[in-house]
Amino acid sequence: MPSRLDRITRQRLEKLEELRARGINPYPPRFHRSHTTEQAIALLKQTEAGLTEDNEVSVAGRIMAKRPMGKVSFLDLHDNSGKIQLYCHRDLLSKDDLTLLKDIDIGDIIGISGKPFQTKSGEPTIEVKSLTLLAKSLQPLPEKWHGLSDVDTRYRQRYLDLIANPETKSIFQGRSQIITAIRQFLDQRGFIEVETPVLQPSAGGATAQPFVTHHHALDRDLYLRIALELHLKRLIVGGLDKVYELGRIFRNEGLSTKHNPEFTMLESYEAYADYNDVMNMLEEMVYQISQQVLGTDKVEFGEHTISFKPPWPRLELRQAVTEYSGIDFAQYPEADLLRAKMEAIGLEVDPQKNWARLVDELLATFVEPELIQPTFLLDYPVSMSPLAKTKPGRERVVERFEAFAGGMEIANAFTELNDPVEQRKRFMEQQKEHRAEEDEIEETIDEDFLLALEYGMPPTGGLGVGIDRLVMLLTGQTSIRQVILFPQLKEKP
RNA sequence: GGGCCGUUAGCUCAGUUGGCAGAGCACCUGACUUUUAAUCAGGGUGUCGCAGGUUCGAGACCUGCACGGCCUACCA
Repeated sequence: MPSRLDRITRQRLEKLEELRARGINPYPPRFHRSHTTEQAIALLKQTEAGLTEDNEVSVAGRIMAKRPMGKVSFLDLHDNSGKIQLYCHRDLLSKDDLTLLKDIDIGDIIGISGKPFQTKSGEPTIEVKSLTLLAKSLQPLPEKWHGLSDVDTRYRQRYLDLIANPETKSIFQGRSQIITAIRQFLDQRGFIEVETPVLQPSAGGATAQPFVTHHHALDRDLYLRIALELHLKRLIVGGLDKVYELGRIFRNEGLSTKHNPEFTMLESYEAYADYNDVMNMLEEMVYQISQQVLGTDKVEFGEHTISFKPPWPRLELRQAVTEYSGIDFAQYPEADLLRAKMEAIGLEVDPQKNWARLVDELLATFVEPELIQPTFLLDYPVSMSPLAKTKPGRERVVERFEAFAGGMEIANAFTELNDPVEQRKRFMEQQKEHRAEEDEIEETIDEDFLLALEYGMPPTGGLGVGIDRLVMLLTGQTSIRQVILFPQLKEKP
């Protein structure tokens, strides 16, 4: 028994053969359009204002609705710029075009030429003089006024989501504008954009599980990068004083509404800057982007309104954790002590976690969800931050900040550690701790990075921004999958 | 990984106490010269996510699995 879909598709395939039999190519190589639908409407307004006379246009796009009325047919044609109504009158079309019109289905891509006018009800319309089939559609489109709402299908067949839901299109247009605005902001400040390897012999610059792959010719395992950091700092050593990379990074960890295994990170490094300079730059950058892309510094996010207007509140991490969790981690300087205190207030704590990860858990559990308005938390324990420089006079604290908004971490930055001996020590401590935790992937120390530091890296301020999360905030989306065109999904059986 | 919820036509969704598988859109046939969620008349296309079980009888009840959503865990 054929399914309904098979039947519709079969009917359209038959139509396709009929078209070919009449000498019509259902997939012609080109069509030259003179106007987008938006431009055609603008032209119509000019004509009506008496500013121009000759107003024949040709437009092209997808047919999204068909309203046949005997001698007359109305069609809605959508293109990237918008939509316009087509008016097809039997007496104005050739015999061939009339036959073709009958064969046009919703979903087909066509090109037409004709004259724009306004109907009685004021709808911008083109009186069609000729039409051309540009691509026959063999599949029925999602329903016209509920759109496509099945989340699974929206992600798996994103093109249908884009056709059926205008909101989806505007999210990704927004994403593109945000990334353009970031580039403009950094370029104007004298940064240069660089590209560094995705395939690396060891994945460093963050603590996360990497993806492993294998290079056949070299017969060696390589890792997909988990951060951009170590290569960009090599470039600071090399004298590229202001660099940034907007790049995809990969972390072999769980999926959630805030996590996709591959995501886009902005990292920037500026020689002779420190984390205070970076803080100023970040709040100015996000503010300018929101002004440029949204025309405002305020966005609706879930049930909150977030304002990006600088300056953002700056709060010491210790103070914030104490305030929100009631635990002053500085009073519990050993993992066992802190774990006991956390268990005492009813937290379930993984006994594998070291002290730094326990502090991180306090931060994630009590503080992060509360930070709706943009906020900087500063001065992290050194054991949480192996790549950051210690704060003068405070051995256990580094010059590091994380920026939060909408209850999510959106940026991480520090005054970069440039002492090669100290850096080696920190790497080795980290390695020891991870061995104690029996991590699956053995951490290898990036010797080449340490060698680079030994040649001398100037004092530097570094920044990492999760672009997908920034896009979530600026477009008001609460799931990361809504801002990634093709998010990672399990395979459908 | 754990908990809760969901999966019925191409799409959006109903489906009562376990008793013939439904609607709208889309599609097909016809009418209609400014419609716009066009309207009117007619047509019905399904592995009820998958596999078992209970029952005279399962879309519905039970078990397992798959996929998705939300929460949670890891993380950015």
